[in-house]
Amino acid sequence: MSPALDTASQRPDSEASTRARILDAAEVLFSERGYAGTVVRDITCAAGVNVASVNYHFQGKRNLYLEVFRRRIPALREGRLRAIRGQPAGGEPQTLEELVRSFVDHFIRDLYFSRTSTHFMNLVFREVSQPGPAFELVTEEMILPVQRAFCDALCRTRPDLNRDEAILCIGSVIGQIIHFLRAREVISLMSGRRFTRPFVDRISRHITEFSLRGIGGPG
Amino acid sequence: MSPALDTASQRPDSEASTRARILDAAEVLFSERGYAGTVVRDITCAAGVNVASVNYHFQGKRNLYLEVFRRRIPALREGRLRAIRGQPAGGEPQTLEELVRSFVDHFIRDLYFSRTSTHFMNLVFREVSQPGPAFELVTEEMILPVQRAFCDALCRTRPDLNRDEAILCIGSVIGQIIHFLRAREVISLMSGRRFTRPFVDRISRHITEFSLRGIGGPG
DNA sequence: TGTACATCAGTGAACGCGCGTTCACTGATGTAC
DNA sequence: TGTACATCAGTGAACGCGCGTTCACTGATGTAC
Repeated sequence: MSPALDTASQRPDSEASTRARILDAAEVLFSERGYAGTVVRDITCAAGVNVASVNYHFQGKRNLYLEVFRRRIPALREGRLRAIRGQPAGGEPQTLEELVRSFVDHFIRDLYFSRTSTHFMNLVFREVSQPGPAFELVTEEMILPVQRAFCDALCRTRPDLNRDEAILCIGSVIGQIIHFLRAREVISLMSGRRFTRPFVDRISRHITEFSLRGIGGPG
Repeated sequence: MSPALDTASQRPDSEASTRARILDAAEVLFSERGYAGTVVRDITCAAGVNVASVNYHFQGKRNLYLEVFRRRIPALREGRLRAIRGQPAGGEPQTLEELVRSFVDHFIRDLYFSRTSTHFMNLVFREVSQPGPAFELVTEEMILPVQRAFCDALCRTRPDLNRDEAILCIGSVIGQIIHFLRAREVISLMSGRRFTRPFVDRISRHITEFSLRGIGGPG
């Protein structure tokens, strides 16, 4: 009766398309209106499919919501882990500056210049700051692995930092990145600038330099 | 038929109590579940009043939501403005360190140790990062005045900073403060520590010192 | 190769619960004369 | 001072819309023999 819960990539294109179109529409609408604020009919309408197909493919609204997360998490996590690990294998060990710059740059570019990440990351922020049905999934599969890797790398480049201090510093770096995304409207009002590429690059540089000074030199 | 829309403080106690109890319950539930996720019946049930009284006192759910904001904004804004302005009048001009420490300390204490602010600020964060019915109210009446005052004070203590740089620095400071509140759960998971008073004080010191180094000395 | 049946994605219409809101009401407290 | 009426806060029950979900169905594509 109902299709197996395997991933879209395992199915032929024609079959995947309805499923994928629902996921795409759901991602945008959930990110704009939240879980409770989004209506299944709006999703299916935006996707150009029948209302019943959400239940056919996902067995309900809640599971569709979870599936939106399951679809994107692996790629996003791996992208960030690569940014933390730095240049492909070998080479000399990363410096603190390389680490922070690479992480901040990757994170920010991902957030502002990739349409898929922008919507999806809004969903992630919502879920983390206001735990909902996907909180555990997001934390376990994405946030903790990335932050642990960042913490390890930070402790490697700055062996004088203990783990507690490193965790606080990571909070400071990530807090800045997220704030400049989430408080866009307010920052635009304050600065009178739109979030165009040059301004975003400026923000990225600011966060990197502010954070490098904030973390400070050894000693 | 319907009561005038004046503030609770202007009414005798017995009349204000139903109204105030609805506002109290609404603040908690809206902050936990969001606007769309909160059900009027749950609010009136928690307040111990009749369902119809929300419409009687507030002419509907949406206006109740706005009223929750209108009630708290003035006191919160003034508290922050005082923290920015520093010691009552006269005295020598603030140093950068005094300014940042006072602001961070006040903000954090407010967020973690005052039960009312905690719930209310969650609502504010929601509204700012995902503009809803109260976005303009919150921005115009609270966020912009506070950030402008902070920006002015920062430019006074560090005349070498231009306004654009000051705005970015303020984003960095506030971003950290908010992140350590909103990502509590994740930070607890990372650090293995609960948000008790000593840990919160530690965070406050960390943000202050990280930010002072981040803003940097003149030149 | 043809036939009968199973299985699939997808559909249109309806169901029924939960929600915000409305309505007609009560009982207490002014207020005019 | 007493009487008639107006105005208030607050209520219980019902209304009716919007929502997620279900149901019986279609038509296309395997698959067994």
